[in-house]
Amino acid sequence: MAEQANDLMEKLVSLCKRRGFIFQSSEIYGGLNGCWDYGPMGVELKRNVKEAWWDSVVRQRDDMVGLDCSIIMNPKVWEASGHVVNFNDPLVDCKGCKARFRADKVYHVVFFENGNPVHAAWVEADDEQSAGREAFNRANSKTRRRMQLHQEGGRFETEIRRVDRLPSDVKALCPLCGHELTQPRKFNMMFKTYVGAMEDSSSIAYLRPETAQGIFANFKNVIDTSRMKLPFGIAQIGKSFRNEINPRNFTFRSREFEQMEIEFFCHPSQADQWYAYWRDARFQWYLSLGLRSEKLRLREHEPAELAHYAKGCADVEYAFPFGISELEGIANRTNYDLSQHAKFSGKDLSYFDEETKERFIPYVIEPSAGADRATLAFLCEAYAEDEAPDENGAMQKRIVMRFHPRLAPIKVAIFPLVKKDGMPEKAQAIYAACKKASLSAFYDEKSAVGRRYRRQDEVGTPYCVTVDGQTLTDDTVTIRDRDSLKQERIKASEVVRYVQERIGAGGM
RNA sequence: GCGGGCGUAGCUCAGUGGUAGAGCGCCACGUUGCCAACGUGGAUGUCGUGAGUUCAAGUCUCAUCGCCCGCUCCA
Repeated sequence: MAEQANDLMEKLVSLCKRRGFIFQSSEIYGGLNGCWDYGPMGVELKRNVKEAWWDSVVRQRDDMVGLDCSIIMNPKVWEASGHVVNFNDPLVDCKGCKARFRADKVYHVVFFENGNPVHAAWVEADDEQSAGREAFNRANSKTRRRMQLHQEGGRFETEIRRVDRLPSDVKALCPLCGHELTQPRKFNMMFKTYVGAMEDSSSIAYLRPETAQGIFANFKNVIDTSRMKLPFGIAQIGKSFRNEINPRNFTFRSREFEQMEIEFFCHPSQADQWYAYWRDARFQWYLSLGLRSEKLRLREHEPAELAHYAKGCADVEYAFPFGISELEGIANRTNYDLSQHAKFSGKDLSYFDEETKERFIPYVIEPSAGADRATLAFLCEAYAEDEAPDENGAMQKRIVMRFHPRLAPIKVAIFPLVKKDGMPEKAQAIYAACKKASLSAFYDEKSAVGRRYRRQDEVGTPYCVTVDGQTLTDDTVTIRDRDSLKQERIKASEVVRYVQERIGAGGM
């Protein structure tokens, strides 16, 4: 099972490279961990995902507006948001008493007598010397006395190791309660950079770890200029950056990634119902674009999982080959973010309701989706192997990407059956008409038509139009369906409309 | 971060210290004419990278980068 899943992921990664969906970033230089590039097919697919999202949450609604913020913002934004904490210190947490220590201040001290350990202690200390002293003080009186007696002569040896330099098989324990400690970790995953010519502490800035804070920072601007009234939302698509300790699973956890985020502002008394609304609406969006319900699930967080400011959170999860993982989180963040920014900026970020004459800081519902994760889910969902007959009627294995037509990188491919008798010219004319209608189209006259069909199957093109001998007499063409392999004969002039009707609205 | 596996053509992979290979794909020409056709010809390699051992390294050693798996982590 796990092997099969792994197999599927490998096939998908291979196809993504082979057909130009996704490449390793800077591959010719050996790549870069956690970074990926979208090739000619991948960029179309991902754009379609983002377009479908934007259309659904902005264009089709009258209670949503868009925004596009800068990636580098005033660093105070990240102080207010809570992203700047414990900047350089790796930390360990006690799994028992929840105490938090700097990893370079916790030591493991072992005293050996003639090579045998006689006393061991976990201590919090500033350096090795004081760690040794502290450990000594914790030893029982008998051991202390023996050690004092035999200070000279090498009978006793002391081993002192800092907790962040322990071998992995040694479990670190809490100096206070003795429960297990977590691995040392840096909580700050923000990429740091410098703004301006001088690289000093006053010029430090960060690449945003999420797009959301740009929305909060612009809340007042949007209120003041857009005539939007509560309840309403602001949507943004953009790159975010997290210095993940361990990027994994193809594009799923990347260091540079793209988010599709909504902050929906409402009166505190309506927050629960808007939370439920967005949670369900966002789940439906994935279903509507072809993720199967049995692979998709909505998981409501347990109260214990919630961040201290959140009143509710649900994840939209997808059963990837590598495991069930999160595509999107929908959270009721209360008025935490706006309050924080009001506090740190000194600006009034409250909202005045003209009708009720009430002034309050709005609650916010945050549906936060990963564009790359959604794209990866659509890729996984689309990948299929089936059988199609060859020219002799024998069944051959076929690889086909069954994208929802709206997401397919190429909507329609146009072929002349053979490269003569004016068929290429006729096919070119249809191709031009498709392009003029803003359909993503592809023209191919190379090699046998069967091979051309299969090539389009591998990139998930839903429709293939073939100009044949009959076209030259009655101006009809065959149009072939990717999934059923069935062909219909339609008028050449109907191709654009035929395809448009089947790929859904939005002129994509 | 720790442990394990892997890295050779666009893809999948073979390659015993001694001339760099196969299948598929790709390109050209011809034939065929609706589902990965056939024939002929052709192009494509920093053997992940860098050191070292050796007369000689794709092959052995070390380091490093990347990918995959497991643990850990994901405020």
